[in-house]
Amino acid sequence: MKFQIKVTDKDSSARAGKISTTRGEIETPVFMPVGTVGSVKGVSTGDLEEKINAPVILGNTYHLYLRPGLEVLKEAGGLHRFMGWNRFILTDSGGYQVFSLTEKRKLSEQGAVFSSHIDGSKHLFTPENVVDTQRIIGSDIMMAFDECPPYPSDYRYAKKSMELTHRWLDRGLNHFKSTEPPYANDQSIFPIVQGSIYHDLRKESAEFVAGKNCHGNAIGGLSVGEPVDIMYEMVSLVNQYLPADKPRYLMGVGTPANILECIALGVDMFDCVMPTRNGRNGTVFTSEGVINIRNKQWQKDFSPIDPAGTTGYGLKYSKAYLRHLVVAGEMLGPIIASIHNLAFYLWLVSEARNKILSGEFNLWKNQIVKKLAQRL
RNA sequence: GGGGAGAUACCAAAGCGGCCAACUGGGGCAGACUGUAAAUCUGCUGGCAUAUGCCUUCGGAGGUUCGAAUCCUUCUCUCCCCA
Repeated sequence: MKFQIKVTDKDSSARAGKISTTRGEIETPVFMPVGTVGSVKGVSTGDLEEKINAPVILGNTYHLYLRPGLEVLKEAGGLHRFMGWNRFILTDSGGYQVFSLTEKRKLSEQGAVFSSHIDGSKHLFTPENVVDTQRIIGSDIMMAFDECPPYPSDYRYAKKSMELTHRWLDRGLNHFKSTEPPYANDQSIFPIVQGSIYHDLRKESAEFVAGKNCHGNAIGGLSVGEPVDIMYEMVSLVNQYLPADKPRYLMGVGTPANILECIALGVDMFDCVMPTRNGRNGTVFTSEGVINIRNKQWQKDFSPIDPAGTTGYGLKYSKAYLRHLVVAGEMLGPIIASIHNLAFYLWLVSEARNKILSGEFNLWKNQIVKKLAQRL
């Protein structure tokens, strides 16, 4: 994997770059739609390519391991072939499930034992077998196995957790180096910075991670409930220590405003369930602000979803029609909302890229962030 | 013509003397959602104040009772069965 920075913004830490592998290219900054179980919920791969123009999507090791399972994925020839997607796939390692399924797992030095949320069966995830699983999935970028500690976590817990994640990282990287990609595509692994909201831990973790000299680096454990200013502070701090010539991936973030602010802090890659999950639940992101399309005020508003034309979908359908579909419980409603929101997110990061390239990023960002945060 | 059942808030449907401004579901209105156990979850849904409160409600009218959606009388309407 190569990462090339085209332009670094003069007023901020934002960069416009390009990731290249044998798979193809990803222009950064980039937003990656989340497709946990081999499906970006409600959105076909054709729409991901044509309507959304996403170069990369996420899969989830924990969920794919449980279903369809490794045998199916192996026989299918990997997740790309299984789901009919030729562009990049990044897989999360299951570290987030250590956080979100906290009731159903037990941590030890060795790894995490999960009780399957599907049938209750027990499964051990280790830094090593999580690499193996991601090999079988065939993701272009795999994530190291980590613990995403909850917020708030006290200092002692955060330190212990971070140190465990570091030890797991060393084990995972060793295993990664001693194994080969099973399919034609290259595979990279990204380590993850932890440390909760503690400055010294974040610094220590970022330095530790930076020392591994991987192709890219991730920031985890944020947007788990902490105030947004603290999140920005942590991102800013960590980015001082993560190498500037490698892509930086902020995991799980976030709102359109979060993404622009973190681009300004030097982040290149983002993913979030927000455009799809919130879209399914009636929230629509537009260049004018955030809309709850279920609200009565849109009942007779026949203007396009996003009149600015940020997405084709945003022009094609009216607010009134989308409201009707969502309120009526028609499956097309959540589908249109998801496609539009994803297309909007992809528009947002590509516009950010254009502004970085033309030297107008900071000005543009400060103007648009205010709009995007508005509720209409 | 004979016999029976029933009328409760936007709809459906509980309640059958005080704990009822009235269970529950739907609908309606709003909110939450950040590396997806989520096409999910939460709140409100008679009026006014909006903590405790006050006022008008359970087909209409009248009555019994300290007290009625709940008991009695009567009227109106609906449904079912038999001829």
